[in-house]
Amino acid sequence: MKRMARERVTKDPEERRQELIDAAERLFMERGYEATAVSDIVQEVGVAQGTFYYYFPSKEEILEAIIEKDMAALEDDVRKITEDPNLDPAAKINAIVNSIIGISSSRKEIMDYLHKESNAVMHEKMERHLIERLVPLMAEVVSQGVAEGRFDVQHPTEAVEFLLASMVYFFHHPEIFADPARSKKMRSTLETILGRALGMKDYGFVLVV
Amino acid sequence: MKRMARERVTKDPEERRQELIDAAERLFMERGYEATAVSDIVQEVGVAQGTFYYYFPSKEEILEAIIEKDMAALEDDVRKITEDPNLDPAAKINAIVNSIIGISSSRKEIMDYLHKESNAVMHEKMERHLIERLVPLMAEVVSQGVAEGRFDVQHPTEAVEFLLASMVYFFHHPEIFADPARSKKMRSTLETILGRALGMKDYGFVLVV
Amino acid sequence: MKRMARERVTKDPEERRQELIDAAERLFMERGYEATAVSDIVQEVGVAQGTFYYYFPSKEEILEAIIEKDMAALEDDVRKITEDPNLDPAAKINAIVNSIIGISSSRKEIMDYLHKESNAVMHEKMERHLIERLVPLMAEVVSQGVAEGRFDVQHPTEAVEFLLASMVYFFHHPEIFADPARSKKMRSTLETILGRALGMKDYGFVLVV
Amino acid sequence: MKRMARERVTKDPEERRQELIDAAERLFMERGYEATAVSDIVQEVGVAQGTFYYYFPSKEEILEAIIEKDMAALEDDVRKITEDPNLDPAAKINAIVNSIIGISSSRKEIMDYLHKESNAVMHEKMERHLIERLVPLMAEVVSQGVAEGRFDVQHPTEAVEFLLASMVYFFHHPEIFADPARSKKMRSTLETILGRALGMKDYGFVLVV
DNA sequence: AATGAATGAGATTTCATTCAT
DNA sequence: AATGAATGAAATCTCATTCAT
Repeated sequence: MKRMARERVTKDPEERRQELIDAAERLFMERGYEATAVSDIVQEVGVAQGTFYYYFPSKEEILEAIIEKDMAALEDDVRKITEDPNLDPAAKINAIVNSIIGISSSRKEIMDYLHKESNAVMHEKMERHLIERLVPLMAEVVSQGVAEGRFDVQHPTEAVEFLLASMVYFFHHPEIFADPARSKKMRSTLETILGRALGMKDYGFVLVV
Repeated sequence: MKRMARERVTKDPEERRQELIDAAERLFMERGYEATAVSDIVQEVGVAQGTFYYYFPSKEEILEAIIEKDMAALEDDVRKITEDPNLDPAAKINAIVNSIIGISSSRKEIMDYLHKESNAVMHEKMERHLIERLVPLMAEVVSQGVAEGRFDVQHPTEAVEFLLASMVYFFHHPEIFADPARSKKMRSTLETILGRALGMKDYGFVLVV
Repeated sequence: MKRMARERVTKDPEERRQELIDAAERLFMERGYEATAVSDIVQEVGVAQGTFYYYFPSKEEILEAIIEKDMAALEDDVRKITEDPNLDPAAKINAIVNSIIGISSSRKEIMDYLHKESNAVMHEKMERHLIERLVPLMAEVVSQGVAEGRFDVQHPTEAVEFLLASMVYFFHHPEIFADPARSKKMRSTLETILGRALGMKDYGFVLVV
Repeated sequence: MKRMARERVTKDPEERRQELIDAAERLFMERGYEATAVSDIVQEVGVAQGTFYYYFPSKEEILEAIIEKDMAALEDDVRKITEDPNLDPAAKINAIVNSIIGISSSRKEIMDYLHKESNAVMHEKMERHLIERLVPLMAEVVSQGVAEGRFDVQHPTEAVEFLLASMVYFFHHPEIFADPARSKKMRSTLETILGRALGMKDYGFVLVV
């Protein structure tokens, strides 16, 4: 009956949408997907509950949007690398792996400051998307490498899938980056395994963790 | 203040506890952890709601119990293998990997009949426990292999961690086993990667998927 | 995930809040705090369970709100009396005591129609709040009376505290007012004790029970 | 089916009963009546859940038993005082008040070490019983005092009721005794009020707080 | 006299979602 | 484009009490 809207701020829809996505991403990472309520998100942005549903049909949908955004950015980076004519297949794989690890380690700061207890739902979704989108791209690079005699791999798609699975492990365990000694061993091990798995004689991968 | 009981069946506590764990495990796999209510579990077993809480202080605690049980069984298998004097390190690793894959594929049947959308929370918990418990055991075997000149690995613990991470992938994706062609390629790829990652000249791993 | 609403009535939040407080207060008095379920309250008001929690974070919080409301009203009455320039200290104390007794006796009707067994939790909370808020006000009046030579009291705060403690007794025992003979004796006794306790030569208190 | 009783210890019923009462009293005071579960009590004593119900028909009943025990002891003390031929009425009242305050202050130690948040239900019950049992005894003493010209009171029963109500206040607020300064003022105030309320010319009460 | 597994009603609370304005 | 009060299903958990042994 009384309907006093508290100073209604209208914004460019795309901007509002981004605000919501950004707030949600931050909260999901800090507290986890399940532990974050829609009401937390709107409060953060300073809009009404209904506004959320004006932009997203459901809470799950904004998670998809977040992941879509992140994965699109990653895929973009990766695609640029695969299409770079100045890089040979090995250098491409090297660069791609560095990109992926980069995301993971950047996650660390925000991730472990609260609830390291994790975020199973978000992780799972990210993993799925990441693998779905990157496997074809990387498999193509590996195939090139095989054709050029640089790699020795029978099933590029499956090989890449395994390697990515290992890498996803970093996503789940950003705490690894907190311990420099451990971090260093992991990097060196990954460099070796990568080279060996791709069947290179001289595995000169250089990772930047 | 209470009404009247409806044919009260008393059992050996250990048996009751098992019934509850078994029912919960089945339901968690079919519908997922979140989607399963405690009321579903007790209905399945045919006891009162309170009985559940007589045995477990919370829903999360029964999940821990399930995982504990499964992981203890797996660790047991693995330990038997590691202690088998008739097996050389390579054979041990081979057998262990087969054990792990075995669990995963057995999971398939029950897992994908509903909600392939899965069970992030349970997976995450399993992965963590599995890696925590198996890494030391396997690292020991790898170290032996290195000492015997069979393997060539700098950081056994980290190498094993990566390999297990790949394997965990099977846990998360039991649907892989549904497609025989894919299944075969995966197996063959894993055999190769495993051998190469451990630095064997002759990687003669034989996996049974 | 939700079903469908059944004629949604929107009201001014302040009004809704009051409806809830009023219903809760009535029920708490009739059945007691513990014996009243949140579901009883919302049913009474005709809103959904969730609506309650939209206004109050917990059942305990609405009890606080009720007491806060009642005590604020009482304090208000008392403050008006203490600030009345036409009354001398004795008249002020007299009026205040009448106010307090007034609340108690009004409580009788609603209180004893069910469960005279009472409402310990609510009583305790009320007592605490009542004493906390009224002691300073009344002590001030007593101090004035002492200064004016009207009262003879060494420790006004403590004296007032004891007198209020006696009065609180009425809160706990509204059944006293049911028996006129008893009621009369109590009144007359209180009038005497009050005058004597404050050290008045001529204790002319007149209470209206 | 399996029924392994864990070393069944049989005791004299009266002793068992006392153990239960003592454990319950301690727990009720430490945590409050509501916050103490029957399972806490039996655990404390080291008997089975069912044993509790062998001795007491309900949780409320053991509370009654506790209060009964405490009040009987108090009544006993008080009765001894009232029947003491060496004491005059004023000395009797003085001694009785000291008894009551003694219980309250002894309560302090156990009471405020945890949850000062109090114990409304228990307090209420105690208050009721205490007043019911002591009013007649004390009213008799006051009447004697009046007959002997020592006191000047119109309605002994009601006067005593008021005084007891004040005293009960100590039961509810054992924290008073924690602050010596406050404690002293309260005592002195009570001594004065007591004398005045009973209409003594020379109110020489001496309380021991 | 004692056990302890089993009961089950019921209470509080959460929160994604809706919808009238 | 935005609001925010209202929804209500459902979930977890508590605990006094019972009863077969």
